[in-house]
Amino acid sequence: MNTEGLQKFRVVLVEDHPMFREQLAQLINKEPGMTVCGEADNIHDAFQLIESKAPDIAIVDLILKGPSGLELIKNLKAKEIDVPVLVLSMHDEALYAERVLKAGARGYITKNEVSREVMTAICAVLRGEIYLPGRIASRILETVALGRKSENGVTQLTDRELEVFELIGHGRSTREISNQLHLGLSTVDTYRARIKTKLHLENSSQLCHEAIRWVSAGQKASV
Amino acid sequence: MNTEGLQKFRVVLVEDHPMFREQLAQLINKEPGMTVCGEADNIHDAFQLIESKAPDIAIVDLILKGPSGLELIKNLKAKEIDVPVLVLSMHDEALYAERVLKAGARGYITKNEVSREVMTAICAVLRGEIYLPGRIASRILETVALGRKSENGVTQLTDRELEVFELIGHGRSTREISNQLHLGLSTVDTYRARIKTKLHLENSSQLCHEAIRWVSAGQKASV
DNA sequence: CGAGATGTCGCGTATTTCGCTACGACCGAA
DNA sequence: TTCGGTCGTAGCGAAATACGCGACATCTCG
Repeated sequence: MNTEGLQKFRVVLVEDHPMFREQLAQLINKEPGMTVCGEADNIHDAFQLIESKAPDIAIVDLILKGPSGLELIKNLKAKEIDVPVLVLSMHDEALYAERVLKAGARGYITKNEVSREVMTAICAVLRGEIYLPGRIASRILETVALGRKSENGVTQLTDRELEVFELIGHGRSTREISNQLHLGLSTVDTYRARIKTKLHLENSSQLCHEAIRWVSAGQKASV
Repeated sequence: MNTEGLQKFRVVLVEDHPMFREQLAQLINKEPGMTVCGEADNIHDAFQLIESKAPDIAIVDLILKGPSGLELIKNLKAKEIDVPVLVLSMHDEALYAERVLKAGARGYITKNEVSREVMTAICAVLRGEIYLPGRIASRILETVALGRKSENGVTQLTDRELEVFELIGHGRSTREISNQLHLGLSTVDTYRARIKTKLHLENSSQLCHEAIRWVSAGQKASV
């Protein structure tokens, strides 16, 4: 990265893990062309920080103590505060990446990357690009290429599918659902399959996982 | 810490999160009296490393890619390799602290501490003390004082069962778990069955449900 | 009208679950 | 020391489920 004299890129960190935040800060401050201009560990502080400092980029952890980073991104967008956001997540799943991108983030990386990768992502986003690790990008592009108009994850489920999804989230088995909804077993099975496709889930464990998170998140898309 | 000339304490790091490991390494190497003499990201490498280097202390993450750090501690004890272990965990739960201490660890801290706290813990363990953050220590003592009541249900799970339970909570399938833990498929299956019995669960949907609730509750407890 | 989305279902095979059995190691009580 | 219990590990067979396919009738909207 070109240091070009005095103009340093200013970075805000939003991460509730103190040690991880320190590490990120060091990593960034070590870089000649960048400097950390603020840190926060919850979306409230983060919002004010970003509003007042107007940084060149915000690096946001998806899972914070209170509302998730996704909320922060949405809030920023709602208030038309236009700062590029790079999301740092623990989840290596396309579903999350897709959600944050739709919410307006400009990049998504997981915490399992080495620092070099993180720096690559930061630079890409600063350059105005959208950054995604290849494996996740391809998983998303796959369904996009299949000609799907994209809605926000769960919202693209049909009524029936959503109904089934929620029952799964309540711990019901396929059989129980078919009884409760007076459907054939195979019908419920079909819905499960379609939900998995739409949400980029690979097997029934993940389906179960997502459904439960969705339900316990109180039907709000707070990841 | 007293640098006393040439004698530096030698530290081995076992942590599968690359960035976190880097951060720890820096933290330790920055300290005059300490040096990192080896790093590993799985218990297999870790074991060999500790055996060959015989460090003054090992800092071990509880959750690794394969078998958990708890296994490592048990293995070391079984082979009578006597190195003090400080466990670094994501869980702020007395339950885990209790288990690792029983397995032979000399300290337990969570990743939510700031570096200063981590350094304090390292020094305490090097001095031969057992280190626990106050809030966890008191919680353990509390249950001991109240004469061992099985509050949680989850407390009755054995180490292995708990490990499997958590992986289920992370959306892993039985097959994935058996690979990750290097166990037979049927073994994981047995654990699932035993967990279901102990927790009064009827089928795998409910098992999945409970596991996920447990895991996400554990992450929230990291205040 | 026609294409696509939706609700419904079946089938055959692959995979998983479930209940049962087993066995050595260890541990504590008798 | 022996006995009973728990723990970690694992296999087996039957039943259930998941999964990938296809099917067909509505319905909707351009």
